[in-house]
Amino acid sequence: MIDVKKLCKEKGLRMTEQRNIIADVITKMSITGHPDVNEIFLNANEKDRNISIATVYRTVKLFEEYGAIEKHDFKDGRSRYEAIEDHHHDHLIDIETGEIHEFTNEQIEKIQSIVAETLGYKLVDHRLELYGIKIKK
Amino acid sequence: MIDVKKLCKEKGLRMTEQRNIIADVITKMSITGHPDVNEIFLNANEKDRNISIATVYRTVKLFEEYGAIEKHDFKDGRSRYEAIEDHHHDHLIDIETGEIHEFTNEQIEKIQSIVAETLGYKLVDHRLELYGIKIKK
DNA sequence: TTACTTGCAAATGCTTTGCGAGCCG
DNA sequence: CGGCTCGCAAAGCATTTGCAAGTAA
Repeated sequence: MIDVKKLCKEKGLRMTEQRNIIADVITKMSITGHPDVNEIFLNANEKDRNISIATVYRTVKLFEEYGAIEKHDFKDGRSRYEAIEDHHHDHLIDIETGEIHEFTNEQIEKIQSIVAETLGYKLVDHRLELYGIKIKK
Repeated sequence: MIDVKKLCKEKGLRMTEQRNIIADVITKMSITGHPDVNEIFLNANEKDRNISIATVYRTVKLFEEYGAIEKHDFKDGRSRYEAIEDHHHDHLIDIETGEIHEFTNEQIEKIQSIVAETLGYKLVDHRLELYGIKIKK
């Protein structure tokens, strides 16, 4: 997992006090989860009472454009974000608890490209989400 | 592809004039595409000037609960619907034109279940969307 | 009859934006 | 200094809902 603040700086994004705080908050929250804008706002606002939710919205959009974070729209209505990781992965969402697990499957990735090509397309993006319930043993 | 009106009747849903019209509109539009609520509303409203968009929203939700139509949230912001088909399929979306293609891939389906099980989950739903651009020959 | 439906308009919830003030380089 | 940012409140959008009147079975 990358350091959002560091990457943005390297890419030349003007870093303000608010952006630094928001970047750090996302980097830290990404270790354990996929925070939505409000969760990011709550954490950032705790460190700087003046940060507004409008700034959080503007900032995550910017970070995403700079390739520092990734946006996900799972089936719960709001957008969730996470710091970019070095390896691509997909998600499995626990529909009972909202827990999100990450996984990678080379085989699926490969087949996706083939399917796209078969349809006459070059694959540029994809979305794969599994929704499940925990198996009790 | 099923007949939405017929299926809803069979399942005992009280069919009003508005629901009949909306069901027929969706059945017909599903042949060629994946209409959003507004497109459904426009078509239905043409047949009965009194149908309101609120009714369309309430009705598609109902049809979905009755398993007569399926809801999709692609990356364009609004929800799209289509009449249930007998075989499950996923979608490839042309990011330049918005065109939507359907495809089925048994292998991916199979791997998905295995991935879920490996993580300790029973797969109950999934979302697989490919986004691509047409390959010019 | 009578519980279920509808149209309308108002209310949501999440996200975006105009504006004047403030800050970074 | 001068353009980029910010906080605030207002605006947007898709979708939902309260209510009184209308309707299917």
